[in-house]
Amino acid sequence: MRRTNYFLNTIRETPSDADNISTRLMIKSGMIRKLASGIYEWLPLGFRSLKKVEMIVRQELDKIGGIEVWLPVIQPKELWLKTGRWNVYGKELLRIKDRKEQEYCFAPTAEEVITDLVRKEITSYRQLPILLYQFGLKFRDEIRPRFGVMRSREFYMKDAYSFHISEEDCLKWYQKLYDCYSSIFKRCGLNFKPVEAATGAIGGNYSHEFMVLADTGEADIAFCSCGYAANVEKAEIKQSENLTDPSLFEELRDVETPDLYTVEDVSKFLSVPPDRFIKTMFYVGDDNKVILALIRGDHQFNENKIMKVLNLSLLEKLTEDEYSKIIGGKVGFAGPISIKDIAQKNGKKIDVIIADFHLKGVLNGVSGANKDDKHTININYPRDYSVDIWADIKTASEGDMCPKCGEKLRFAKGIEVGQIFKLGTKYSSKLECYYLDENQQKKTMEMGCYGIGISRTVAAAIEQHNDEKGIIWPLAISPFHIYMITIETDDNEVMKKSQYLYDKLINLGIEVLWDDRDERPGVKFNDADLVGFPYRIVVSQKTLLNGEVEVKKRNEKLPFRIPIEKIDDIVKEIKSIL
RNA sequence: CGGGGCGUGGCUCAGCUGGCUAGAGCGCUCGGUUCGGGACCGAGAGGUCGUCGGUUCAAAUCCGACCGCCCCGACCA
Repeated sequence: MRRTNYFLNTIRETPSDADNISTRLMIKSGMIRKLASGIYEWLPLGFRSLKKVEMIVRQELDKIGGIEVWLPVIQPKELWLKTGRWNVYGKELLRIKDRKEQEYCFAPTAEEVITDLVRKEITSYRQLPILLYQFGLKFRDEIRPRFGVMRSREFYMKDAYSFHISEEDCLKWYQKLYDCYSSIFKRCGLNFKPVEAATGAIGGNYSHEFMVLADTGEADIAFCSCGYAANVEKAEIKQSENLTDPSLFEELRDVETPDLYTVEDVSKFLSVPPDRFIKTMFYVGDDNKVILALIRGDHQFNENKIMKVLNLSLLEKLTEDEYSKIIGGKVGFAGPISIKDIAQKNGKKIDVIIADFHLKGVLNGVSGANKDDKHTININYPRDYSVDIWADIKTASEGDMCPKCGEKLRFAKGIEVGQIFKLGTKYSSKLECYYLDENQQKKTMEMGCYGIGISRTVAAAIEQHNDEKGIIWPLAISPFHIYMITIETDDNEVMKKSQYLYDKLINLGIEVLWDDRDERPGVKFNDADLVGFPYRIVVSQKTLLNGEVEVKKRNEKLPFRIPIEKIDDIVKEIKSIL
């Protein structure tokens, strides 16, 4: 493509609202423009990259037997009511009405539609397993969109769903998808890591996220040299705390802490470090069970872990109102001592007290006194309070030990570009997605679902591959392979040679953007660096003196020259990488 | 949803204690000189100053409402 005939505007000034590297570069290099909050236009350069990622994903899925379909983005309320998600999904689900006042939603995902389709079309074990996938727009009305197309409201996604006669078969395919995803991101030229992911409300142990490693990522990953890697939302911790020595226990005492209830404030006020605090949190789980969770003051609750330990599908913070009623006082002063009795006295019930195992190592701890504006000091287990369940319920952080090998966990930031999930029968049972087995028995299908954020993958690649001048594309997903610059566009000979070279490359199947503009060389060089194609070729009077052209790789410092007829070597090199 | 900020040519922004024809840089068009790392000179095109209402002799400027955009927060007592 000749630049003079193409639609590409690079811009010098950075838009004021671009909040991360990839967004800045995508806007400056003319890949995307913002139309509204979390909604972007993809211009030719960006679109080419998007299509390349899409093609890689398609090829790899086809290899393992995936079959492509195309599903509606406007989906009827009815289906979402059946799975219960119309009410559960919240404001993220964009709801719309047609002229007849019928309600629909704009697809944030497609489990409902695909399961309904399979229910109607697939009825025999002979037709299973099947892996269906599609590419499509998704809309999730995020609270606060940010980071350009990495966390936009409208985005382009590949979603795949598999259906099976058994859990074993589903797991077999789960592994296939895992391997497939690894191939995909490898082909895209990304430095990534598959990590164990939290399964949240769906439960089960099988979900992995594929993380592109980048400091600007939103996700925190815990990993270990032994190979263990997990999202911190999920990461387990090796349990190691021993009980403290009772001979060191000091006398229990209440102290005044007027209007101070955060760990930070009380810690300062009493000059006791946060790691000697017992933080309390009330939750409500399934069947309105009241749960009191205890954790060390310097740690963070991990609700996923609590749900898993207690086998819950719901877990919410108790309302402040209920909290007050239970302890009969102000919010912020609850503590573990005799808390169940206090609740009972107030006509309430605490069903279970769950505590993080690190609390066993807290000597002479501090917590709320269950009295307004008072904290209790020198709290010790088991002398002063009881616990129903000890478990690992803290979010993994610096200093924690790997659950597999006991070494210290390390941490990194990542951008989640894909996730795979064993769903079980969550959707198939609610939507009555059954099949007949060889004994004429009606059975519920086992399902898996697998997503890749295509638009996010493009941004993640840039986030990971750039320098102060611009993007450094991995060849496989670069919009073009070569940025060709002609210096003296008013020199007929130079233009003729350039045209010759351009035609030759195009005929060999190489994608070339030819900068044939009447611009100063510096402008063209800077654009070449900014758009970041892997190869830059310069044709000029100087290079042609020896019948040569200049070649520079974007990821190398120095250019070199080759005879114009030797361009086939570059072509070969490109093809060998692709 | 709470707090803060912003809305002025395509982009980045100045002007805003009311006052003359609304500015700069970048980009764009035309002419000329330049030409291997974002040149220079000259001439242009392009704005109902987010929208609606109010105050005033006079509003981009003050007031109000609304709309839009951005940032922080909205689990961890």
